[in-house]
Amino acid sequence: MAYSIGEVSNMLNISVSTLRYYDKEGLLPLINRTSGNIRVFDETDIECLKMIECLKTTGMQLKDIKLFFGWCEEGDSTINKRYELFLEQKEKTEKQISLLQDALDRINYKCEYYRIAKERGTTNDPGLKEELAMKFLSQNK
Amino acid sequence: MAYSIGEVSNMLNISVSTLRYYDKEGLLPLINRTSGNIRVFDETDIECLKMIECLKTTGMQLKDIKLFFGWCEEGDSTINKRYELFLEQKEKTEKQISLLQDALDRINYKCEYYRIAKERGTTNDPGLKEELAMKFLSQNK
DNA sequence: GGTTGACCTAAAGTTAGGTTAAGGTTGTAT
DNA sequence: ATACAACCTTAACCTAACTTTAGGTCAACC
Repeated sequence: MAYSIGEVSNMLNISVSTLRYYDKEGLLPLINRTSGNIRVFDETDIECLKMIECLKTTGMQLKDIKLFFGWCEEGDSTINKRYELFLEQKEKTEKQISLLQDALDRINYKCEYYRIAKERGTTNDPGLKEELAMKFLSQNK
Repeated sequence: MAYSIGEVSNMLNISVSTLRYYDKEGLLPLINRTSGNIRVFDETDIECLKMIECLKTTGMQLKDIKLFFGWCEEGDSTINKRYELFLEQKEKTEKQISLLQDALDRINYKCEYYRIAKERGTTNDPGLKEELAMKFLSQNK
């Protein structure tokens, strides 16, 4: 299957200018062109873009994503590098999720705090923190 | 308790220049100064900074964090705004965690993929994807 | 009293990851 | 054959969140 840049943009929800930017930065080295110089994306390019999105979600920089695709093209001699890259990214992602979970705990506390403050019309109510302490025993603020 | 900017920097692992930048941007409106114009942080400022870190972790921009602190200073009339801000941030954070979890699933697949490819010395082994399919039944790539 | 390290400001510089603008080409429907 | 949307390139611009630089002050010890 072949897709135009506009079709890919709609399918993956990535702007056309971003797709061209990725191409310019060398993240999509395999893209074909028509005789009229127009980009033609195929399934492989779509898979690449999905991987870019995945790695970007986990906080990897474009230059490192580019490095990874470079290794893929170099072939089997880089398997170990690629393996270690994913092991490292797994660690980082687990750490990020854990940080976000901690932040979510604090936010949930604040949601309860302001829900009760809203009921009472004030944050100055002396019983507010004590009441919350009963619900969130493991937290101190 | 009173702390210097350097002490706070060490305690919270935020660089001195970043602390001054936050102050300049109006995120720490309550900070005291000595007669010699030197910043003196107290427990309240530390709590503010921890909240800034928390909200930043969840992707909130500094200008919005500043808005929130502004509401805190305005008093009880803004309780509902603050409540809704945290409800919204809770949604966003849950969505982020879910996206990261999806990315982690793909990364775990790749870890297994490259672990086996490493064992075999090639990614071209015909049985590789089939073997992985047995482990990751719910995924298609 | 002088050196040293931590503090101060204002302003300029940096980085990543794009977006926008200007000017031109392609391809397709009428 | 002409209009028009969708494509192309290069280069400049943008934003957030810092960091760096330059030049100066403060406080404590020797």
